[in-house]
Amino acid sequence: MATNHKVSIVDIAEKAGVSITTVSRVLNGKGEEYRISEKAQQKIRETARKLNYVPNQFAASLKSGKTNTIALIIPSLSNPFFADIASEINVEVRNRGYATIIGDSDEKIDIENEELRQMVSRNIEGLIIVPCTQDWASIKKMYDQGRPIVCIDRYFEDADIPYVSTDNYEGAVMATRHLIDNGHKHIACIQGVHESVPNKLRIQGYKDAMIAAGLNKYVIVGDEFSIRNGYKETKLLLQSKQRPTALFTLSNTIAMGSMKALREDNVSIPDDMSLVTFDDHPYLEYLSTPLTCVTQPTREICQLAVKHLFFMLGNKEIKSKQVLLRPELTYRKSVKKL
Amino acid sequence: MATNHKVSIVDIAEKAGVSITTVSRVLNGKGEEYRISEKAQQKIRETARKLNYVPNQFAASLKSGKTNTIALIIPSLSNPFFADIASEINVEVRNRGYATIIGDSDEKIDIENEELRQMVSRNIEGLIIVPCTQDWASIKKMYDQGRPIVCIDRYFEDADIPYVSTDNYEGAVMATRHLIDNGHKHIACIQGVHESVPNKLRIQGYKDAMIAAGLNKYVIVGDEFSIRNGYKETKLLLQSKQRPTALFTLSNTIAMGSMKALREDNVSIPDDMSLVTFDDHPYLEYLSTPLTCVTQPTREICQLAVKHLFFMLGNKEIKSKQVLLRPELTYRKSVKKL
DNA sequence: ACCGTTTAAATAAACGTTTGCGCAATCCAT
DNA sequence: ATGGATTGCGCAAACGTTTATTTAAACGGT
Repeated sequence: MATNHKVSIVDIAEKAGVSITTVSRVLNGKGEEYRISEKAQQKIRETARKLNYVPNQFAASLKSGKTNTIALIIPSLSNPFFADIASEINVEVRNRGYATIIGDSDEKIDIENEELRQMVSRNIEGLIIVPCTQDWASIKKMYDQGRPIVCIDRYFEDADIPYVSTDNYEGAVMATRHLIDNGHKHIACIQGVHESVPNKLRIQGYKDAMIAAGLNKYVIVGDEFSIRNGYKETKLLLQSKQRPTALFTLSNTIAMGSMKALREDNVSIPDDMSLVTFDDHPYLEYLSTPLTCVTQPTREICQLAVKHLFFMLGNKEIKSKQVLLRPELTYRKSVKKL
Repeated sequence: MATNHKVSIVDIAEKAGVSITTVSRVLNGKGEEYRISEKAQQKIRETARKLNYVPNQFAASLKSGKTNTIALIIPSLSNPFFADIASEINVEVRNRGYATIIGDSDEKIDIENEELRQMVSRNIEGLIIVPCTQDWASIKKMYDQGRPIVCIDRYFEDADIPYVSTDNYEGAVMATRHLIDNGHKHIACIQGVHESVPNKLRIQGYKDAMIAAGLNKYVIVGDEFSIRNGYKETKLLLQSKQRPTALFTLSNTIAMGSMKALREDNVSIPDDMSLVTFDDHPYLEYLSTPLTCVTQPTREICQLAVKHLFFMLGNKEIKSKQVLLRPELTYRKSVKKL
């Protein structure tokens, strides 16, 4: 039924009785610019449609260097926080006539690097990335070669690569202070990946807020942004001699693990234990106890990141922009007044 | 610092003092096959590394036709159910040495078609898709042209395109029967997109189970797999003269909307209203009332879909395979015994 | 010494576009 | 009638690979 030979502009040129040059120009909307007659344009477009022509991006990009494609690399699509980001970025990019190709590094630097190579070999014009470690060698190299890059969420403090993220320090201070204001003195913090900048800043914010309140018995545990980590550390904390009255978890995955542990040990939120977490999520509102959380301006972050990326794409001059957006504290029901 | 000229195999050939043919062969691991001396191989690989060579996929694919890329198109990345699917597919495909490029149709057929064109013009070798409507013209055309395609989750009953999905009918029967077994007689069903096959089958299962139990006052409302739809329809149901004692929602997004409406009206689950939903999610376990749900074997679906796709990729013969996997009922606390 | 084989590598033609030039035909003003 | 401008379009060379075909050298057997 359908002809199996892939139709190219050569075929169109033949059928329409013009040169491939003319076909190329018309199909790229440069008909007017090169003063191709209306009649010829009509004919070309029509035969293209008839033959069911689909341009070969590869050939086009090979010649022109333009791919109209940017890449997005995130640590884990199955994490709703990142899935949301992917979704947002995708529409922003599409609105600008570009396509996004998404890579999932699975929190592994090897895979991240492999994805990076893949992207380069696909001639992507720009990159938005949530780097999975602090190992920025490959990324920096790409950036220095003039490829536009924007980090979001996680970033590098000393690499001079543009980023858009949340003011994590401020968020942590807000959360901790909220707990303190409600009379809590023993507040434990369960953290994620140590070397990640957001994690470090959140920890710093937590510490500073504690110290400012004269509370220098702060407790910091954990090492992964995962459910498992939240679960394990909470179990441990519950067994410690000085059991905290409040938990500050540094991601919603960690919070989920915590909740699981608390439930298993019949510790109810907020009566027996208060809980504040970083990252909002639609579900948080419907939990047995709706969780008070630090809400990141995800949408704004994505929009700004894409905006910066396209700015760089335009002016080949790259000026490194580094932006932190202010988070909000979303008050729900997981904090008890002591 | 870094040279800005993109290095190609030509550069490598020059530096290494061999022809580009030889470079190409060595870098493609065909050194042995073409009996390139060990010495030459070493030298080529080394200069490639030194020059920081990244192959140009476009040029390679242009010539060879091989892209080692498959496409995944889903209706919405921000829906955790699909994000999970994307994540699973991604690793399965990567394990086979291929890359996935993901498209988000945003539940709009126009965008879906546009993505489809994009994918074709990127010479993808195969496609896994969760089609967003029953309008299968474009997909069927691609399939008939010999491009391997597998539908997952949603599919077409009469288009002879391979699919892997859940036995939605059976799942709905299980859920409905569970409610009936617990003494419920007034069970309302809130559905999603009418024309989607899974939706139709779920509705059919619900009806059949009701009728089999002699309950022919079934109620079916709603028209979208969305939070908003769940919310709106639940509000309406609560005001109806014959208020149901149980709700069967056909997706977890719908369930979330329902829960919001129920909470606002102080209707507690399961005391005042029982609820069973399609689709599991890690969070469901931690809700104020953990939701009983129909759990789809997502992981198996993805694995099987990828397996079929690569089977087709291998034998150019495509035999349409259509598979339904059995779901499970996950019992939690949202159903009250009447 | 000669010739068929094997070994090791190069030549050159694609792949489907884009694009810098170039050129014939028509037009308009003088 | 002439010639410069304009109009409408084609030629052919890239782009960075892959790969079928050739070539050249070395080898081994008689």
